[in-house]
Amino acid sequence: MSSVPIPITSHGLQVACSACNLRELCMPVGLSDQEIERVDELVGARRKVARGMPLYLAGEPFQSLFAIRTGFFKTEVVSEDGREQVTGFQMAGELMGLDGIGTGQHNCDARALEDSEVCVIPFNRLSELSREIDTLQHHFHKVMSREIVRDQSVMMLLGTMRAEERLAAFLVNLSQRFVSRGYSATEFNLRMTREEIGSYLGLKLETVSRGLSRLQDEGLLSVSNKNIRIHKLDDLKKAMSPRC
Amino acid sequence: MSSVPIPITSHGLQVACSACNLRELCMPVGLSDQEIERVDELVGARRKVARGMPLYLAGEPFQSLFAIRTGFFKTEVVSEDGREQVTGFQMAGELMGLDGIGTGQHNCDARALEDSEVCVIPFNRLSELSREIDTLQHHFHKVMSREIVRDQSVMMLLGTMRAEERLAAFLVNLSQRFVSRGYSATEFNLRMTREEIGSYLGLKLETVSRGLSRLQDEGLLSVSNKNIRIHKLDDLKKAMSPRC
DNA sequence: GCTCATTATTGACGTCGATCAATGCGCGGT
DNA sequence: ACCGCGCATTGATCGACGTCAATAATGAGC
Repeated sequence: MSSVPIPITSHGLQVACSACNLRELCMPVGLSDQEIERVDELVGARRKVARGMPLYLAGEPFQSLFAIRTGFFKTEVVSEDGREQVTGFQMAGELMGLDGIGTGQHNCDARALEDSEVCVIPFNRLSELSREIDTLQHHFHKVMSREIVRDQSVMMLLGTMRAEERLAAFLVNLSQRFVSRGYSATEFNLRMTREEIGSYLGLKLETVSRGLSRLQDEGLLSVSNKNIRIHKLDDLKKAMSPRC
Repeated sequence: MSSVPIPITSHGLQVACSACNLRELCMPVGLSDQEIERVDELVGARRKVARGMPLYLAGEPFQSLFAIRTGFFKTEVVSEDGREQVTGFQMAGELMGLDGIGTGQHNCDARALEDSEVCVIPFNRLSELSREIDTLQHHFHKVMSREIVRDQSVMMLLGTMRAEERLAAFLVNLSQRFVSRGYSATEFNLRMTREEIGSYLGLKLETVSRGLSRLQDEGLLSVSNKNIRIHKLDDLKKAMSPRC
């Protein structure tokens, strides 16, 4: 397989939104059959992105949103003076690209952390359709709003939490998102490096490593490289709060 | 005047959106006269909020967005364990409440830092109207997207910058926003306390105070309590980057 | 105009996380 | 299957920011 991301045009073999098992995650519920058909047409293409490759880069013209079908991504902002900040990790069913609407250009890099596949959602078609289907419009507004709320909770994390608290919060968040996708809450593989975790949490990679070792020493979990086994999820949640 | 925020119903004396001097800031350009008339009807009421009083509180049902006509606000998230994080400072022409759309409840407190007045924009009416006027729809999407981008740049600040860099970035940002409202870029009054600045920047109030003193010692600006006079705006911008 | 609580400044000291460094290991790629 | 580099772990030291504390200045409210 080529390592260059190539747009794949729609073909019969692909799963339509109406039959997609991620439907509850990225599409509104309560659409009529007729409306669902129109949403099916909205998703024009699929696109595979190999591990390490960008889905889009900051500065590229914004045209589409992307819904993750399979795989795992990170989004990353690079400032003028070269500082890098991972702004999020995205998994199946989540939407990427919302930050490009405002300026017409993508504001961050989106890069696959494992071989992935996304649905391409042309934004102007989404706009048109959401003018006609108010359930879709409202759903889209909710998704954007939730992204704002998510960002605010990251601000809270970065602004007020200690290193170990940030790590606990990060792992609990991952755990919950895996659960809602039908995976184990207590065992999963990290797709990102310690450095990427550190960038997201405002820490250096050594601090991330030390923090994980510490949580292991405390018996809350086991770490073996990228594999995480949470033994005491409740205590891990408590570790998000001060002095525990 | 009562110190309790009371909804004020619309009356003839009020400035319509079509005649509002903040129009370029909160409304789309390029509407037809007819469309502008309909937008005028969208803003049902004005509301005065006295200094220190909440415009809304986290947990309250979300029904409307608010556009600031005059005054100054802060938004603040309080976590379950009692931690407080100022997520932003808002001034005239800026929109508040977007974070409430996702859950139907406000996600943060919005509090006036000085006596203020806002336009109340019922969200369901905005939704309806934006289904009919696509310029309005697109403008609204842009505003939400820009909020996401703004939050991401705060994440960058909190995740990668040193105390003095954060302060410089904060002041430069304020400066730019004052300029675009026709005020001086180099002299303005802070409406918030050192503690509120600290909460926003992920610092303690003493560190904020020390940082301001340091920028003053370096000759970049003068501080006298809430009054800021920037002497070397260019150098202040440079102070946002490392090793300067 | 006065008063007092709030806000701001500054100093001394402690601590958490960054930095520098060395070693080991795992896994992706051929 | 093997190779080699990227990734992870751990230790020692340093420094930036937090904490604690004392004082000063401001301005909001009476």
